[in-house]
Amino acid sequence: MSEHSTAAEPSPESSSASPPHSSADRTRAAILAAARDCFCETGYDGTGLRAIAARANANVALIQRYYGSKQGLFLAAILPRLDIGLLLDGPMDEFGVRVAAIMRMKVERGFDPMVALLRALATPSLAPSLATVLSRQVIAPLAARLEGDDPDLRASLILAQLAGYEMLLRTLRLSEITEAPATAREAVLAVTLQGLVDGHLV
Amino acid sequence: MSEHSTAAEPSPESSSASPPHSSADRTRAAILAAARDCFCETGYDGTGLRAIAARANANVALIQRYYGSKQGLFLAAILPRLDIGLLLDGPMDEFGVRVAAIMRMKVERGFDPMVALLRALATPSLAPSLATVLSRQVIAPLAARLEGDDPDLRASLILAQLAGYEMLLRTLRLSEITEAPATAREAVLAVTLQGLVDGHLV
DNA sequence: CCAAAATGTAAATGATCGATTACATTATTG
DNA sequence: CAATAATGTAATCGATCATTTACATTTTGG
Repeated sequence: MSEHSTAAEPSPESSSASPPHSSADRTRAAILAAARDCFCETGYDGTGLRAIAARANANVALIQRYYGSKQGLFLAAILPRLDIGLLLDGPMDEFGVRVAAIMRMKVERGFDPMVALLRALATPSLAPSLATVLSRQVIAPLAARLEGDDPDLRASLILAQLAGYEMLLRTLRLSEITEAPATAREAVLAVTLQGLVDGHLV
Repeated sequence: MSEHSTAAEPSPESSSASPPHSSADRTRAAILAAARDCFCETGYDGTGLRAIAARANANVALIQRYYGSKQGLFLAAILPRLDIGLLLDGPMDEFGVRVAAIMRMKVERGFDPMVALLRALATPSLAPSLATVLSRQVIAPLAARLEGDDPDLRASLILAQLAGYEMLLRTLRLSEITEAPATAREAVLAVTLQGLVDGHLV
């Protein structure tokens, strides 16, 4: 008993079906959802465990018990739901319009793990964990679909474009972006991303 | 005398010539230089006033007296030295190679206000100040040099590309970027930026 | 030369945060 | 129905931070 013993992670990470039954499973899910929303809205550093607990109608100590640390909660809330495959599902000459449309939809119906992740790239304390995950789950699959030279570098720059766009749109709230019509925003983002895919290498 | 009275800003913002004479001017300059380096190396939130004071061989209270607040120090250290004109000085069909070369040089010889600014775009507390400054000093001049539709939006996306690149390179330290040869990094960044300038609008 | 301002230093304040501890309540089960 | 674990709550700790206050030292000007 000297250890905090059991608890922690019995739930089989409900793939999608079974609604959680036990009270603990429900609060665990509520914490995860609240964490996703908070991290997406206010970033990693700007989100306190108290804010997450309040939104989840839970308690700070419960978060610590279930997820060990703030960083553990972030990784548990974001990583299993990245769905990078959706961005690559289709011909690459439609990558720009596809990704731009996905990014718009993600925000329209509640916040999304991808947006939360893009905002978290600016947090130094998360860098070691996120760098390896991004390399394997984002950069590598994207680079595999790129033709031309330096696919890894160009895939990284595509990610940089998306991350910078979200940063300027949500953190900085640059008026040139926020006050533009949503259709123009989506169109220009689509053309820009497609240009990065097509390459223009010498 | 009830107010903290005088002091503060007598120095005529030494354009470049006169080496500062009074002891206060020397410590003011040392604080500014230390702040530039610290903010560039560890970002705005990651830099404490104690660290800046230590590097400047000064004291925390002196920073507050001379610059009012941490945010005031950041703006005083970064804004007057942005030098966006350098990026636009030349034909726009060489924008990519020119900016990529400038960014490399800036880092080679000590850190630069531009790099510190790009990193600070992720800091919410600085957003109001930085958004207006960026609109006037970066987005607007750049957009004026862009041909085609939506110049403001495209200029914002060019800034987003640069900011995301610096974020992935310095904060996240993404291996696909850090481990690439410097020449390849510079070349791909140049081509990418030039593609954003050229537009590819439908 | 000496008051008075300028400059520099040290210590404390108040707030926030992640994490921990100790305790209360509820559910499970033998 | 107890007894035991699971779950939830409240209070606290220790650290860090920007900022302020109070005080000491140096420089300056009359």
